[in-house]
Amino acid sequence: MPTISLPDGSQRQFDHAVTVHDVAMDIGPGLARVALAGKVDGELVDTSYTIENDVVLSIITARDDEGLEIIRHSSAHLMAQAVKQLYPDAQVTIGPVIEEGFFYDFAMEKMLTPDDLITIEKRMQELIKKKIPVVRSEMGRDEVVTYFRGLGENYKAEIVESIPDDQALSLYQQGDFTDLCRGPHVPNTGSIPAVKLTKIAGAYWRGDSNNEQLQRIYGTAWGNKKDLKSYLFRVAEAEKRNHRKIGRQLDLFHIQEEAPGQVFWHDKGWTLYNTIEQYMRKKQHDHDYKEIKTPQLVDFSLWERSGHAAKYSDDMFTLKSDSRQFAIKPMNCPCHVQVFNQGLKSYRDLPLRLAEFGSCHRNEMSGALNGLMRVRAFVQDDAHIFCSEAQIEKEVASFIDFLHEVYDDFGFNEVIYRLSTRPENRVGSDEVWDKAEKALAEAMDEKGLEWQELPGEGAFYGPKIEFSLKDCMGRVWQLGTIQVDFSMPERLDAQFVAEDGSRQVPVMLHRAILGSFERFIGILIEHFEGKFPVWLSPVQVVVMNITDKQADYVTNVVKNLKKLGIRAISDLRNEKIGFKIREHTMQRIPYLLVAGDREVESDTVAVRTRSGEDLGTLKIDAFADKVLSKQNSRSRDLEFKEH
RNA sequence: GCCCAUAUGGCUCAGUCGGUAGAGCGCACCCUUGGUAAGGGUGAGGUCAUCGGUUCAAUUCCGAUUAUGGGCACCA
Repeated sequence: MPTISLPDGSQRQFDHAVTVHDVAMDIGPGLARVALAGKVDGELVDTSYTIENDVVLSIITARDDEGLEIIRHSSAHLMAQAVKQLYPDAQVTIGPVIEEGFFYDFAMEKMLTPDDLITIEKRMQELIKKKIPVVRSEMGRDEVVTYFRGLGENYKAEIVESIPDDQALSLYQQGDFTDLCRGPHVPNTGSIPAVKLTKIAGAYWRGDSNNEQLQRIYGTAWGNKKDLKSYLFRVAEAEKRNHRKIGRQLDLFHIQEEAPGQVFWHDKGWTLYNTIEQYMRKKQHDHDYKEIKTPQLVDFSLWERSGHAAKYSDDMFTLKSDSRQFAIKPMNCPCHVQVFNQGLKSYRDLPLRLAEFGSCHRNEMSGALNGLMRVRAFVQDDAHIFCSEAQIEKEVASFIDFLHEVYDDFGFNEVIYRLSTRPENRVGSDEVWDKAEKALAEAMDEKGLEWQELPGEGAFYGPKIEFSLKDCMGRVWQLGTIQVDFSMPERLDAQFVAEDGSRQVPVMLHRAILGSFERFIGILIEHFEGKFPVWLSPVQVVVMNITDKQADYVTNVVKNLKKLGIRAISDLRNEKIGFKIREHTMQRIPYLLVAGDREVESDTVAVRTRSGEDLGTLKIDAFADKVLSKQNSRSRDLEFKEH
C-alpha cells in the first residue's frame, strides 16, 4: 500500500503497487504524456518502474536537467537503431551523452559522408513518428555476452565481458534494436522532441590510437524545437567570435601554407602581443622574478641528459652543424637549470625564480594544429622556481595569487582548476609525491577553489595543477600550470649548499600563467570578440576630419595623443563621416573622434565610442587624461564617468 | 599521425552535367567637401592550392601531395 510523497510536499496513497507512469497519470494525463522518467528516493528510474513501498517521487520531464540527459541518451540509441537499419553490417560500440548532445561510435565498412547524415536523420524522424516503446529487461552478464555475440556485435560483447561481476545487466529494446544500458530511457521513441545530427568524425576504439578507428556521429538533442533552434543559433554566433576570422578582420595576424603552425604577426596583432608581454614583465618583476634569456639552439646531448629526448625526440626540430646535432628548444627548463648552475648557490638564494619569455618549437602532429590555439612555434611566459621542499606550498600559494591577479586584469573569472596526480610511470619516492600532491591540493583548498582531480595524469617527474579557460565554442584550453619537478634538477646536477653545509638538490617548480602567448591571444580575441579593453586595443583612438579643411588640425591632434603614449591614428580620407565611423566601428577602435569646423574653432574633439555612445565634446588634454586613466586602470568599459 | 570535409581575384562566396570564369566588399582613378554605421561613376585584379592521370579539350572527372577546418589520438 504505497504512500507516495511528491516534491510539493503532497502525498498520494494507492492500495496496490503502481508504476511511475500510473502516478503521473493520477496527477494528470498531461503530465503522464510528457513524463520521461521518475526519481524514486533520489534514484532515476523508467516510467515503467513499479513502486511497491512508500517513497519520495518526482516525475522527470524535458524541463529537468535529468530529463534532458535522458532525451540525449535515448537519442543516441535512436540514432544507433537508424544506423543499424540502414547499414546492417554496422556494429555498435558506445554512445554516451556529452555536453549539449550525444555521440555514438560505429564500426562499419562503409565510410559515412555528410549526405548519409541526412539519410540517418530522416530515418530517426520516421522512428520518432512510430512511437516505438522502449522496454527494459534484465539478463545475467554471460547471457548478455552470448546474446551480443549471436548478433555479431563483437564490440558490445567485449564491453560486457570487461564488466567484472556476474551481475544482472539491463537491456533496452526498441523495436528491432536492443542495447546494453543502465538507463533510464524515454518511454517511447516519440518522446524525443528535437534532435539533430551535427558531424561525423573518426574515433579510436577505447580511445587508443593503436586500436582500429571507428566512425563517430555527433548529435544534439533538446526538450523542444525552440531550444534546439536557439542552440544552433548560439553555435552560429560563437563562430563569429572565431579568432581566425577576427584575426583577419582586424588585421592582427595570418598563417600560411609555407609555415604551418607558425604565426605571421601583423602590426596590430604584434602591438597587442607586446602590450601583454610588457604587462607580464612588469608583473613578474613585482613578484620577485628575475628575467633571463637562453639560447634557441642547444646541443642534443642536453636534451638527452634532461630526459626529454627519450620521450619527445620525434617531436623536436633538430639540425646538424659542424658535425654536431642540435635541437631547437622545445622548452626552457634545461636552459634555466644551466643558469642556476652558474656559481654555487646557497639556501639563502632560494627560492630563486627565473623567468623567460621563451620561444619554443615543437613539431606538433599535423592534425593537432589549430589556429593560434595549437601551434608549432610559440612563446611561453615561462618561469622556474628553484626552492627547497619546505618552500613548495608557500610558492604554490603565492603563484596562484599571482595568476589570479593576472586573470582578473584580463577579465577572466571562470577558471577551471585541475590537479593531475601521480602516473604509473614516475620518478621519486611515494613520500615525496604525497608531499607534493598535498602541497598543491592544500594551496587550492586554502583559497577555497573548486578543483577536479585527474588521477594518474601528472607528469612523470611530478604532479601539476592546470588552469584552464573555455573558448567561445565551449572547448577548454589550458593556460596556466604549476608543476612540481623532483627529477630534472638532479639529472642536470643542480645543487645548493644547505644550512648545515651539505649539498642538496633543489626542487624545481615549472610554472606559466598565460601558457603560450599565441593561445592566450586566441582566447582573448574570442573572449572579447575583438572588442579589447582600451589598454589592450592595438589602436585606441582614431581621429577623423569632416572635410579637408580640418586635416592639419587632425594630424596635430594625433601627434599630441601619440606623444602622450596613446595609440592613435588619423583618417583623412575623402569619405563621408558616416562611412568612416562605420569602418572604424567595425574595426572595434574604442574611441572615434570627429573634428569639424566647430571643434577646430574650440580646440576640441567630438568623442564617440565603438558601441555608439556619444561622450560629448572635450578638450584634447581632457580626453587624453581620461583615456590614459582607462589604460592605467585596465578598465574594461569605455564611458567617462564624472566624479 | 588517423577519419571526414574543404581549397576559385586581397576578403566573403557563386559557377562550369568537361569547351581556360562571375558577384559583392576591398583596391586605383575621377566626380563629390558631405556632421556620427555604406554618396556616385570608371577601372585594374584570377595558370580556379600543387603535381600527375584520363580526354581532342580539365578549374570541373580520377589519383597523389600540401595546407586549412571539424573530430580522434597527442600535448614535456
